[in-house]
Amino acid sequence: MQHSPQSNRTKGNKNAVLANVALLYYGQGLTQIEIAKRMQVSRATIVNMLRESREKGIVEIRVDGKHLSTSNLARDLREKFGLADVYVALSDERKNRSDRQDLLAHVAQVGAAAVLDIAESGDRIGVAWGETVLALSDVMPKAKIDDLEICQLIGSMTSSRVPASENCAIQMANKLSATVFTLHAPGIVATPQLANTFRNEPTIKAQLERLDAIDMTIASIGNISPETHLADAGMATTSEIKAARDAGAVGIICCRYIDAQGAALQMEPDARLIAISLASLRKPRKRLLVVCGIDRSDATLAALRGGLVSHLCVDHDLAEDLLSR
Amino acid sequence: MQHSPQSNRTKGNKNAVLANVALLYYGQGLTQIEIAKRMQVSRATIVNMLRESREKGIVEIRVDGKHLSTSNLARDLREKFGLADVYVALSDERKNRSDRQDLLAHVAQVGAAAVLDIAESGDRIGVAWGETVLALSDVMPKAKIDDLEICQLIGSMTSSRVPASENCAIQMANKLSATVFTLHAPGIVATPQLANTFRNEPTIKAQLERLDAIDMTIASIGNISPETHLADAGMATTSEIKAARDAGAVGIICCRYIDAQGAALQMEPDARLIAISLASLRKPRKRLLVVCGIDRSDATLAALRGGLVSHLCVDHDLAEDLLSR
DNA sequence: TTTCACACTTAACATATGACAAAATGTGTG
DNA sequence: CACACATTTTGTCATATGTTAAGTGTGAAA
Repeated sequence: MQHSPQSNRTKGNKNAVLANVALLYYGQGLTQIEIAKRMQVSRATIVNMLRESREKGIVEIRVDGKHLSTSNLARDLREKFGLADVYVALSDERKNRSDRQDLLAHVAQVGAAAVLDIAESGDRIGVAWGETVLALSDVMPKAKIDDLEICQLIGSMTSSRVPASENCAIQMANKLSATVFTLHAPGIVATPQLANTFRNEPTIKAQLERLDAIDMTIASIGNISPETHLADAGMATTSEIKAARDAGAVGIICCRYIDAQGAALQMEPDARLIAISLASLRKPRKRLLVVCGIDRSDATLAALRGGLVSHLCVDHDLAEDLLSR
Repeated sequence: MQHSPQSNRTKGNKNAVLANVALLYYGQGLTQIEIAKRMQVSRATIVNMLRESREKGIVEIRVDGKHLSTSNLARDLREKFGLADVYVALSDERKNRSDRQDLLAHVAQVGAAAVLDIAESGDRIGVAWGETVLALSDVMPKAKIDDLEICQLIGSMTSSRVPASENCAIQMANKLSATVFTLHAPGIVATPQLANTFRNEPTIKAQLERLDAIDMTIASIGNISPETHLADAGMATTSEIKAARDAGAVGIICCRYIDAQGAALQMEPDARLIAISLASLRKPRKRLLVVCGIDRSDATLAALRGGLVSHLCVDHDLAEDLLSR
């Protein structure tokens, strides 16, 4: 659409005013009434400006992630599993715990803070897919870390819960002003032969090779249960999931089944996936796993045993459960 | 003081809890009452926790500086003076403008946001001294920019308004997690000979040489008037100041007098200073000048003419005045 | 043991905030 | 000019917030 010079002008000014109002409110601690008087507008306008500033990301409220890894629970987990760092979401002291959505939202927040704490300038970061990772990238604040590269770890997929998997990597890249490398391929294809064809396609091949030299990964892990949304995604049929469980699968990470020791399970649809391999997933120096819910305990434990994790982000209950194992 | 292991434990937990509460409040948008219920504490405790989080810097509210340079005023100034970027504090539309303290606070906020916008990973930043720079470093949010070096541009001084000049550089370094290089010398000494002795002292000499290779400077500029606090600082007597003005000085930057063209004025106490030279002050690629108050117009204009500025941060009124010159 | 310091709780209050609806004010278009 | 459209103002309201004061419990020190 076309803007008149006039409209560009006022638009340019507008953000500047928003930023100034935000500084007066959040920085100086003036009240909305004081700011309204200064700016000669109504308080309602100030309210709207502040909301707009937050929505546009002109103001950003951030929590320093390093404090999230200082709880006893975090320390104990770090020691028990030899992890580099553990971030625990301490949300709920009540008997009747909050529902999964609340928990997920909070763990995602903690995870986002953890990412900011872990990521360093120049890192190449691989981002997986899933409702947890999407929630995390949703709440990731805008931040400026120089020379970041974001790579998509798994080809495209959709499920009922997560509309677009590429969104995870893309959104993360946007938030971090990073270069993004997407996998221009489906996550799962009809036959192993077709998968090979895809993998050898030059641009996809280049992307997959890039995944062998990443500094950090961001992933979650799923359960092997019929309710998993993996079925919705077309990743597996209910019977395939059952077969996987019978074969010893206790978790699924980056679409790869793992057994209780965190070892790869070569079974359907492994050969039909266009995604990072489990072996490559163990390589990066910083491997962040974000998990929420005590029912993911077995799966998480497997990932820990399998060397798939260096940095862990979990909720309080799951943390306690892992400690008791 | 000694803490028992117990107290260390709870202390370690405390920051973690604070961070979690902050995430729930600022991140998730829960009300204090909801959080209080979750955490099984009173709302008053949540209020206190949130305040403590802010005070400790566990939560940080930041304004994206790039929006501050998008106003028409900023654009016009940028074009008129060929500057890389101009940040304008648009505070007050009223007839009776706010007092100098309000203005200074706001310009300092804008300046801090500007610094975060301008500074890049790996930069060596020189920090001057003055009430403006101190106010700026006071409100600078905690930020993590990799491999930053902060260098003190002027030796130690004190004035009634600015208790400790080193604080500027040190505080800035703390906020930015940077390595700090202070000048272990007075800013002004009794005789030129003594100044030379100091300048040739190995550690001081090394520091001064370091100042010849900096990427960015942060400074303000002062007026030549008897009320200036430079007199208080022992930098000059009232008569010396008058002499400087008679000699054509219109401003003072990093303790160096400049004339209307921004050229150096070789006069007392120039030879007795232990501080960066005007010539070196022109070298860095990014030279941020933060000024507040329409009465600084002449001085600011001189600095602009003298090539001492690449990035400017001023208040609205000063901006308009500069444009009309 | 008492005493003290400290952190938390409860309760109450004044104020700030966010949300809303209706009226007013511009602004550009046909 | 009239019109639609967007933005702002005004006024009102329920709610959220910050602050204070007084009471409670706990642990550490004397």
